[in-house]
Amino acid sequence: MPYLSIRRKLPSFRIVKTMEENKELYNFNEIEKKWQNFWETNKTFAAKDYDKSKPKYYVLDMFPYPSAQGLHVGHPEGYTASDIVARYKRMKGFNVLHPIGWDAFGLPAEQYAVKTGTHPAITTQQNIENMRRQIKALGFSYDWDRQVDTTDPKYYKWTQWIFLKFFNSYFDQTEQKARPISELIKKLDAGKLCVGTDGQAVAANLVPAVMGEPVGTRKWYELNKEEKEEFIDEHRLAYEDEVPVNWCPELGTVLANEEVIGGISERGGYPVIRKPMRQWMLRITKYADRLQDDLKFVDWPPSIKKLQTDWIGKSIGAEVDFKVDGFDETITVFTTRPDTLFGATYMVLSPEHPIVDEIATGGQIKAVEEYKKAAQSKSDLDRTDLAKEKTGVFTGAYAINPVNETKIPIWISDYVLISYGTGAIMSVPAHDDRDFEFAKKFNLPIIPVVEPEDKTLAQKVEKGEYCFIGDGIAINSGKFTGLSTADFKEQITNWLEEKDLGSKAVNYKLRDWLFSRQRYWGEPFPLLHCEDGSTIAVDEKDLPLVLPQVDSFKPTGDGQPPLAKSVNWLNVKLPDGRNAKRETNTMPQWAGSCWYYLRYLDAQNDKAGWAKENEKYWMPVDLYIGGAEHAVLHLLYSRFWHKMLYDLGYVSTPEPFTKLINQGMILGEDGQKMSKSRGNVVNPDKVITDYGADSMRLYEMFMGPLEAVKPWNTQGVEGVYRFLNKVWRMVIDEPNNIADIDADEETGRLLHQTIKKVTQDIDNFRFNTAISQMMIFINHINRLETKPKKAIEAFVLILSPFAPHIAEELWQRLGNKNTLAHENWPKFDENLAKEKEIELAVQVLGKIKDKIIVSIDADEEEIKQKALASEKVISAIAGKEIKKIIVIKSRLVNIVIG
RNA sequence: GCCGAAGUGGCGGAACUGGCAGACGCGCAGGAUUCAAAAUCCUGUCCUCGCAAGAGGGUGUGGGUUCAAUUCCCACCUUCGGCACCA
Repeated sequence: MPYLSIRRKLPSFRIVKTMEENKELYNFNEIEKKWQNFWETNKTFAAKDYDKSKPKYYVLDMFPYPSAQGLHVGHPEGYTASDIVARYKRMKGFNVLHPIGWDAFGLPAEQYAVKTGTHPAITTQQNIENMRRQIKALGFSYDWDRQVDTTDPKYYKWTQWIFLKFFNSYFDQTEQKARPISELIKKLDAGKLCVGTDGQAVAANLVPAVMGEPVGTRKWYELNKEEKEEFIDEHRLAYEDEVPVNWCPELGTVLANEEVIGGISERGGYPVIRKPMRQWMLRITKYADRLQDDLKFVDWPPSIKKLQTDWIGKSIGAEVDFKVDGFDETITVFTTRPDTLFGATYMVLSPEHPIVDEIATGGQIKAVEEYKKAAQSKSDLDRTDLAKEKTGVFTGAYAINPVNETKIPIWISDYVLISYGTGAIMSVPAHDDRDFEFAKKFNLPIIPVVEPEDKTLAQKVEKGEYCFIGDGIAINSGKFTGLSTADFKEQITNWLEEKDLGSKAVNYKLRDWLFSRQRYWGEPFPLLHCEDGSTIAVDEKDLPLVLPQVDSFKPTGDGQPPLAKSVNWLNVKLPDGRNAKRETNTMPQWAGSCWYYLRYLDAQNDKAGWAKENEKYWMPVDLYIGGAEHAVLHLLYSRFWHKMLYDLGYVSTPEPFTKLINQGMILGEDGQKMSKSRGNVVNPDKVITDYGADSMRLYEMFMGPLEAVKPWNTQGVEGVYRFLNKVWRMVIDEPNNIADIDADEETGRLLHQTIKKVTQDIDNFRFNTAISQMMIFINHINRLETKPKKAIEAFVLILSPFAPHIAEELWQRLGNKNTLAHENWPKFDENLAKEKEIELAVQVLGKIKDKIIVSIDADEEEIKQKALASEKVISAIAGKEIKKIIVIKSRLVNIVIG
């Protein structure tokens, strides 16, 4: 039994061995806490306002809504990317502003309050605390002193202040920008402007004796007090209007068009109906052109620009007047295809068009009434649902086509929207899909007026079998026949203007922004409704107007907001003794997020929302990272607010966000969207507990391109965790193997290649390939007997933006006293990064036959000789004639034979 | 229906401006270490045929341009995202 005795000895030997090695494990938990505390106590990442010694860099994250569920693995993705850039830029010598805050108003906290009676402020604070803990656990380099919370009165004081800027401004058409309303009044008082027939301000004729005033205009002094007030109110950028709104009974509030998806509320998924209500609106439509045009100044993904462009939906065309046969009435239609006027065979009005009742005749009156009623009771959902089949009724009346005096029937149908254009269209079934469908269903005539280039297509169009919506050559169009679509459009528009039958016109899909909500948990409007019906602003010095305590957070169900029940708060005695009531609506959640990036510039300022010097120093935001779900809503609204503030001189740049990147969604391990119901939600807390924040950060960046949608895979986290362990062991387990020696040639080259690739990859937001390069470097260096210290230090520095905790720890263990957060980013030497010898593929007719090794500066002739000397190549050529040899230096050789 | 993005091994993905497809990681297989396991290390891993050397095929499908195509062009299919009668 000699074996036994040997075995008995083994354990004691192993214990000795383990003690000798004294391995220190990678204790991420301890290290991460240590450095997070260090950064916090030392305020390592505090941004210095107007530090002129360094260039500034403002890197912004879309701030989160503090939900009860806490952080989601999707959040850290964008936050890690921006943090890498922030840390990298600091090491590159920039003064970096990298802030975070809380978009804390919103429905979930309020819904919870309605259910449980807990004040939303309490839940909100709890959620913020929890999420702040989670975010801090990831080691992001935020300047925590600049944290903002949109529900803090110290913050929303300024949201209200900005609202008053909207309320006290108008849009000057000539200058195309916002001006204080006081300037408008001044001009009216001075007689430079007068009141036009449409209620708009028009330039007064300075020489009335010669020209006479335009018909219907009135002088300012001719208006009484009420008329003046009404006129002013109609010019404010924030105004009240009775509008059909998206009323969601379940949520007890109205929603913006953008918040309703297919007749269902975006939040909660409840049905939404149309209902006319008194609402506060913001005149975003005045900015439509600038919001569109200024997109050319920003470096955003083209797809996001396109979404905004589509949302704004600018279309250029003409308004054309059609006389109604037998009535002293004209119906104006908007069309983008005035060149198809000769093909207009009928006209369609929206059921809500004001002229419908007047012109409906005889036997058709009843049908029209019934149709109108049906359309009214249809919800948006029904309207879209039934959209597959067109409906409509004939009014009994006829219009006269102004270009050829033809009588065409007037119909009504709900496929024509009252809210767009003039609420009436001319129908050209031969060249518009919707009109074609309608004409087929109701057997209306189809006259082709545009001939497509394609001959077979042209024949089909001729027979009325095919609807052609493209450009072509005009046919059946009187004296315009033969013109191209573009020429026709121009000539007919001029012709219409000459004959006073129409004019060039521009329309937008964009509607004014419905800005009020019948909810409790939002910013109160700083407005007072006086007994005489006028509305006045709360004085700026009395801001913030703080939300009152209420007994119940329930909406009343008839549209009366919860604030209406807070009697003490509601009723106000004005200094002049009059009684007034406060506005009881609150602002939508977007309000706070429209300008938070400005508050970060000067978060503690209680004299102003931000100091002008701070704004001039930090703005614009250099890099903005967030989800693509905000492509139109938040980004369009912020741009709008920013432009208004720009017009009034409060900010110095026309656009707030220079560069925008959207991180892609992270799916569950099953490749599906993460959701509680699917049970595939990954909790960041658990990942941090199991593998550490550095692994979490590294994994999220390693998964794939930042912008891509990609599934989570916990085993993938394990992979990057192993990588960090290798890095750890390189420095900690084998400290004796690190020495102050020069790197060998290959190691040096790989180091410089790695620095180069990581640097360029961060610059291009390609974090996944940067990480794989660092893995290649570590795999190499771990094979070395003795490791050059300088190379290891450089590596730790380039690793630090990705995995900052372990990097700080290793940096310290390597004998450095200070944090590496402000160390210089390692530089690479292009020459040292270059390979000396390279392997070239040798192809014969595009197929690889052999590989040759040549020096980097071998000339073409040398490469050719070497390639032709290869035995495999010789046998592949097999005596055939060589037609051509293509040499791509540093790539390959291709021999063409024939 | 329209618009946009994308389709590459078992999986996530890589490939500069048309120039060796599959880097890096996961998984899997085999081996070393271990009494055993974990951890770690080494080797292999696109597919087919072959013991092997090697041969052929291969980036959603079908065509085209080119000495050379994941990359450019045309048509189609699929998936994801957005819009949804905006005249």
